[in-house]
Amino acid sequence: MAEHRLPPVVARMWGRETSPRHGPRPSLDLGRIVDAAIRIADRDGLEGVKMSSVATEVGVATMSLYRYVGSKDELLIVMADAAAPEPPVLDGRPWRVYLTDWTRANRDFLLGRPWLLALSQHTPPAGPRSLRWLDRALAALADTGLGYGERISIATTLAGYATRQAALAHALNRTAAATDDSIAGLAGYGDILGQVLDPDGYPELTAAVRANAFGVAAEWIDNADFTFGLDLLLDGIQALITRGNS
Amino acid sequence: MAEHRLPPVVARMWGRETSPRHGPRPSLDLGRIVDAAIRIADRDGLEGVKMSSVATEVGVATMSLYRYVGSKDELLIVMADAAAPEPPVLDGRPWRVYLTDWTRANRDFLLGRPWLLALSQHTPPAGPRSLRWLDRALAALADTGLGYGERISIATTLAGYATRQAALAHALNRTAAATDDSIAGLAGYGDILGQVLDPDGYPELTAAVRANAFGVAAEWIDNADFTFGLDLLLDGIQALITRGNS
DNA sequence: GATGATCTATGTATCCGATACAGAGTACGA
DNA sequence: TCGTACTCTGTATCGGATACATAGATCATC
Repeated sequence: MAEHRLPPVVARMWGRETSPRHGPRPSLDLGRIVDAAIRIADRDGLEGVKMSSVATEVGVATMSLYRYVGSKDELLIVMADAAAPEPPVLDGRPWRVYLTDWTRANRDFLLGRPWLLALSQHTPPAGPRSLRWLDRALAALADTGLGYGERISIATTLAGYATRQAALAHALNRTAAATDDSIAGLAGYGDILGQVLDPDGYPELTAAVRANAFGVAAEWIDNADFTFGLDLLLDGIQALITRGNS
Repeated sequence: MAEHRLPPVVARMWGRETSPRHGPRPSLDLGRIVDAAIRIADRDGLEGVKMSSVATEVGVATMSLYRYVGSKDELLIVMADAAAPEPPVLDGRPWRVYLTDWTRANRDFLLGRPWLLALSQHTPPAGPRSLRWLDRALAALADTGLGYGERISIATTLAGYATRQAALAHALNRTAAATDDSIAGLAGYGDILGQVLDPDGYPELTAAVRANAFGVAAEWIDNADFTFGLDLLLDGIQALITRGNS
């Protein structure tokens, strides 16, 4: 099996740096930097994260950071992993219960840190935290009789669902803010659509808007809608398991 | 019902600009600009899209663009909508067949234009193209007995699935490229994981890697894996419909 | 315990890209 | 025939990432 070189970022995330024998002892470590960056992102959003602001937060000169990360992009990638919490503990609950919890927890931390959404696109999960999430999901499905490939697909799909759901909620909030209207996101959204749609080109959508489907859905997003789609997925998984074991 | 002001970008996407009575006739229109920007993105990726490069492509001065878009961000939003193709035609096929097609087509154009993935986060769909996709999905579900809210949720979920799937495929390709290995993305990914994981912290994942779950899945991504997850969703939807009509 | 190789931390300099602003030209309405 | 409202463009600024070079610290080795 050919050895693949570890991308430098990945090595750093796992602390696999070859520690040097010479020179002054480093005065910080990647963790401190990443924490500072996360703190800033939480406070000011991703735009607030500049090499200079992070450096100030840590208390060093801007260029010092480059001793620990290869570039700003690298920093962002490491942040994306470090900002995730630990996955829910696996305590023998049935897979469906655990995965529901898992998916919801996944969405929830994305809601709390919307800037993560912008980062999720960059790399496949390869940090300690993300992989722990993956590992737990695989474990939850261990005695379903499903193969690894299937289990991985399921975990990916659920994580994707959580991401999407969070992204949607966040996007709606943004529009609400942009329109600087106090009206709830979805209602405003429906309202905007109503102004713009022509009934011929968009018959069904127009009908939906007229039926106030968006207005009604306004509070859905948080709970019912999430559960709704999730249950679709879980039902599908359930069916798969049953099929496989019959 | 309170009137919500249309965000300027939205107005522009729908050509709702108030055309001025005075002054020289505009020498271009938003469409030309957006097309140029898309051409550049296709060729050089999103990083290649600079106000200056777009201006050059169109053949005007950089600052001229600002007469048509309020900012670069606005341009990106409009691009995101314009870059989508038309949804598959609705020709009376059963909903499941159509939505399968719809979702696949959705994923496919994202695969062809990976830069769209980075933009999807910015706004909820409010452009003519995106909304046509939504409209068609709603229409496909018209005689299932489902309400508008449910249909919208379904469409959203499926679109999210397509996005996620495309993002995953793309991310894997990126890692493959970054490792500058000729090995297929997923295999290389599994390989990397193998180097980094400790079996105690990640028991299931380690097992999966050892079982070469990622290596085996290498070609999956394109077909089987996609269909797999999609069928989970569709099965769930099917169940919902049956339940509702009983 | 001196010396040089190897590191770290930092300051300065550059480069790039978005956009504010101001001026010059143009078409329509009166 | 103006004046006004608009378009196009060049120049200027500003913010932010990062290359590069310097100064000081530490350890290995003799």
